[in-house]
Amino acid sequence: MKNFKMKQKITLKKIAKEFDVSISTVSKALKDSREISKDVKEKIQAFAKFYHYKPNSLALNLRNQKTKTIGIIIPQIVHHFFTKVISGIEFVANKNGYNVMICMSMDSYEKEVLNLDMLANGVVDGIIVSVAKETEEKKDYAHFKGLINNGIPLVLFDRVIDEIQCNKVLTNDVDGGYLATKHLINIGCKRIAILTTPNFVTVGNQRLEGYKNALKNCNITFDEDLVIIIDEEHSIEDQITELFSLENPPDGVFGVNEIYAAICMKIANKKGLRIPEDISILGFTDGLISQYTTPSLSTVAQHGYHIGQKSAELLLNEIEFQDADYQYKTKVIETDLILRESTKELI
Amino acid sequence: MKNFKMKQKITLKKIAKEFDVSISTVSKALKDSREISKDVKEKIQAFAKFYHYKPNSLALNLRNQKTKTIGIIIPQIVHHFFTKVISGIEFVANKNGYNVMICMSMDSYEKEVLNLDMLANGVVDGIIVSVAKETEEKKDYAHFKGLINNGIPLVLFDRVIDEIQCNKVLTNDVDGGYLATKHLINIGCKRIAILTTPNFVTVGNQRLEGYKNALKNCNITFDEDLVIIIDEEHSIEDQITELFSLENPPDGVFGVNEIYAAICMKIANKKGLRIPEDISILGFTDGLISQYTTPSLSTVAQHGYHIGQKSAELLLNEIEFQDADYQYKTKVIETDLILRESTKELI
DNA sequence: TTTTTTCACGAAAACGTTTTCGTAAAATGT
DNA sequence: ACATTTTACGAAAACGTTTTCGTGAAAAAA
Repeated sequence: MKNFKMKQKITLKKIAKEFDVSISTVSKALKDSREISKDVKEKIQAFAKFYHYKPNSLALNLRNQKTKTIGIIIPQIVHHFFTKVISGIEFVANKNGYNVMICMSMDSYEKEVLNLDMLANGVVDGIIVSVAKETEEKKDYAHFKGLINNGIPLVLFDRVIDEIQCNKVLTNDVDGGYLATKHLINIGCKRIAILTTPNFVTVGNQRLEGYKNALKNCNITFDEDLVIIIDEEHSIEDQITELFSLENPPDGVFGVNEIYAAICMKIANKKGLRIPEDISILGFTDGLISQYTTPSLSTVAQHGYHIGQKSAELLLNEIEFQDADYQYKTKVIETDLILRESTKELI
Repeated sequence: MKNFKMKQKITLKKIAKEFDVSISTVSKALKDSREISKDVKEKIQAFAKFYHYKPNSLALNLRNQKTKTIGIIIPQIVHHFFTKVISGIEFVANKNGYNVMICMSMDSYEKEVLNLDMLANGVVDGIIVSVAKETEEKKDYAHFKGLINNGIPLVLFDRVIDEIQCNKVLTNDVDGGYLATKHLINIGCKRIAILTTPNFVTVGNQRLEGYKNALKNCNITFDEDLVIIIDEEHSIEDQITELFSLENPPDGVFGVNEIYAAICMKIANKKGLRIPEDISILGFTDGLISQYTTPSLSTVAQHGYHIGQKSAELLLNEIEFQDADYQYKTKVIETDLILRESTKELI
């Protein structure tokens, strides 16, 4: 049963009444102001300590016009990469006395707008976002522009928008795609397929670009048949399976994310192909899956934690430097190749 | 460069000045109060709409003494189960006009206390937490008791504390452990090992209890050698590997989480054992890993999303029913067996 | 015409804090 | 003894909102 005789929150007013002084005196006493005499300070401080007085956050927020909180909007929380980013943000935020409020857009434009409006309305001092797929598709960025016009610090990460002027932190996806493809070439793959996202997803697009660059760089002709654009509305398995019914099937596959690569591996396994002897597979994002598949997946590490840290640093910087000639920065985080068992050894 | 000529936030006061009326009139006009004449209301509403007036959240929070926000404290966000729970909480919260503030305790007692204090200080209307390992180990629950004494609604989920009087949502871990073990027995396993956590982790402990119950129930003698208590400070691989050097090695393994099961599978694979012909492996928590291992992992599904939903429902109920004789509830969420490829077929 | 009711609005308190400014009284200086 | 400074505190504004209560004028009822 609920304890209905709970002790009421202690406030300055109550302490003031207790000692028959004014609220201002209490406030100053607790701040150890030397405007207040020693004995008054001492008894007020002792009393406050005894009753665990803590200034009410809501009142402070209103007074200071800031909340010491930063908002995050991510498409999905059920993604290893995003949880890593959040961890990085949290770490930096906490270190600087900030808290974190997380919202999910569920990749929906509408929810993104709603969340942004809510956060912008005084709830947080600044916002970090990775934009929803639907927003990328619609190309409607008015809500972000409004935010910036209102002077609310914004950092975009991973899925960023070129035309929005703000701080950005992004993965070098082109380079990552290049790195991955180049490695497959180096270990001797001749026909390299790519499993990628629809082209409005910027990160997938850029990894594809890196893939193309690597092919060109090595004088391998680009083959449209080897590019599978996954439509997540339908069975991913079926779409990937088509690769293997090609008359000239691939001997290397680059999946622009962990899931595609993992699914591809399961299919290859089922087809009786040996990995990596018959086919090498490389993923993107060093998530949990990659480590535990058999064979374990080679992948391009994206350093989500670092991206989170950097995003938070940029944001806090902007928040605390309310300077007229503040310069926006774009920080590019490089990727790294993590080689495991799903790719052949480099000879 | 930062736009220093940003439009200032529009407030009631500014609108009042614009039309030379009082703040109260504006407030009422915007609420469409019939105390205000039609034409005054219309022009004020039009003006407010044009300038996108939105009541300042901070002011509302202070006035209403509530924030329409619920706090979550989880040990780690980089866990599929917790992200599922969060998604479930978010869904219910949003549906009811609440927002969500997420904190991580990193399984540290100190961070948990810090986070709790922060959230309790007016920042949120209620709190949902899964307690940190370190807190479970220390058995120091004063911070939770303090919270309840202050009348702040609290819901514990998954890792709950018996002696704390509050709403609780938990997985039927004993039953889950029983289910898993019983299934291994049913498919013919004779020597079933369990990979579990140190005993202060309540959920691991309970899954172990279910394991023991199943053995007893089937008249299989409990063998201490088949219980591996994983110490995560050291190599998990090494500890699991010991199982296979037993003179009488297991033909079935139950891992109390996905990771242990997945690692066990990799080791068994490496030892040349066929899965599930030579050894069946069963995990706990239906995370991402289980689906993508080869063979895919049979597992006990924990329904994190549902746990999240239920937790949020209980919390919102308590928040909005500030009733003297409120009755705390404990909701037990049942588990389900998900059979994939890592366990033999039932004959 | 007088009384009562309705209308349309404003003043002020409340939420809890911080901070600027004002001012009696005490202490110091001349 | 008088002027000045310091001490130690209180009043009030500010943050932005909602809501209760009061009130003068107009409208309706008597």
